[in-house]
Amino acid sequence: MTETTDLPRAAATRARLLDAAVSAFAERGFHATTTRDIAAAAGMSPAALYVHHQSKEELLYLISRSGHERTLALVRDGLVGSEDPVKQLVSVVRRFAIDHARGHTVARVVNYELAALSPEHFEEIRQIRQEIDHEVRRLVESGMAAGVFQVRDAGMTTLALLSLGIDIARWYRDEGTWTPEDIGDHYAELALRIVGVDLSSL
Amino acid sequence: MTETTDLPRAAATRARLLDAAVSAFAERGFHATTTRDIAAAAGMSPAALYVHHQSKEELLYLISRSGHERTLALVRDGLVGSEDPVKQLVSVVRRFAIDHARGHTVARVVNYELAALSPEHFEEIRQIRQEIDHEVRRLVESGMAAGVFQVRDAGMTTLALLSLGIDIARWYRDEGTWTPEDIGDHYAELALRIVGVDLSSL
DNA sequence: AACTGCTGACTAAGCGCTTGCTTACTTGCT
DNA sequence: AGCAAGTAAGCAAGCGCTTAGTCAGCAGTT
Repeated sequence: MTETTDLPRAAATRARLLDAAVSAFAERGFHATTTRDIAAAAGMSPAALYVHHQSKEELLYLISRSGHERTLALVRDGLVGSEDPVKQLVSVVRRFAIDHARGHTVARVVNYELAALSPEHFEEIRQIRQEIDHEVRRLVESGMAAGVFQVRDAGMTTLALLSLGIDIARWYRDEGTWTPEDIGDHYAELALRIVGVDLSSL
Repeated sequence: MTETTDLPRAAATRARLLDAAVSAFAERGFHATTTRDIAAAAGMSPAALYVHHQSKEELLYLISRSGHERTLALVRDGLVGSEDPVKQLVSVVRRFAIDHARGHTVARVVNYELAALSPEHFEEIRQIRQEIDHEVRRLVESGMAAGVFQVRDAGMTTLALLSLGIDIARWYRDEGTWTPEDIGDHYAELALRIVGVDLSSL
């Protein structure tokens, strides 16, 4: 029995198909991408896609799930390094921005193709998004409670912080002058301004 | 000859088709929308669409063009009320945010379906977007020159301001608790923080 | 070392359906 | 009577996905 161990060859092919799907979905969108496009980009016949995946939508779901789980983990990683809300905010926003710039292809699929998921898959993804929102909201509220963030509305501020980060996936181009790290640093400063931290005190 | 005067009936039908297209494109995306969807939503047969428009893509182009022109005009209107960069920024961001919230359906099509335009149409739209960017950039630079905006990078700040406004189209829901005006006020304040205006001085 | 039977990876061909759009025609207002 | 507005029917192309099969590699027998 070789069921349990993922055979290297099959795993590699699955990964190639997923990579091809990410590129195609990011560039043209889910509905404008054909299964023939994906298979051709992976160097295979259209039928091969169905050897490794149940449907075109399953590809989107797998991409979307791993992308969202990655972002959630990245946000949580940014929180554990310190107890100081200011440092946490800088760390979270910086990571979030860098990841959305460097991985803008995946991030585009993750954030702009949600409507193409099946209702069941969408619901699962929606919950991960909610957890991400929740982590950032808690951070904002802890900074407010500690008196270091001067914020009028925690919900609106949380939304604005996430919104800025997500929208990087829309506008970022590899040919641009800013590196993902430049953007991360800049956005961390913007975040501090947004939450009303006095920058001269740093 | 009745060529010059747009006959009321035809004009009304054209508008109904455009409205139906906006709703459908915003909800499902351009490629997931069929001409039958649009025609049915406008209460007509599929063929009627082609009495009034050349193609499905033409509908997207007309929506995109008028939407972009509207946004450009709105930004320019926000600039003429005052010579003070602070007041101009508040006015521009407030209008921009309110319009993207209230008109989130159009704004979604305008900002997220650009890839579905023909190359020629895309180029035309891209130029309008560039003009919008340019107006905001000039505003940021004028505030820097006047010494009232404390900004490290004019380009990044311009991008962040526009980014926040555009992303409203993605997350705004009619069922939410905030009105477009609430969002406009909040975003105007966020904009002032982003450009480093001391809020206690207002 | 040769043979046999089996399995997982992959494909050629194509099915049933939907798509954007057209054609030939009818309707109803002026 | 004439013409713009609108439709029923359908065409060619392309879609997601399936079917039936090929083929390389490998374990077990001889």
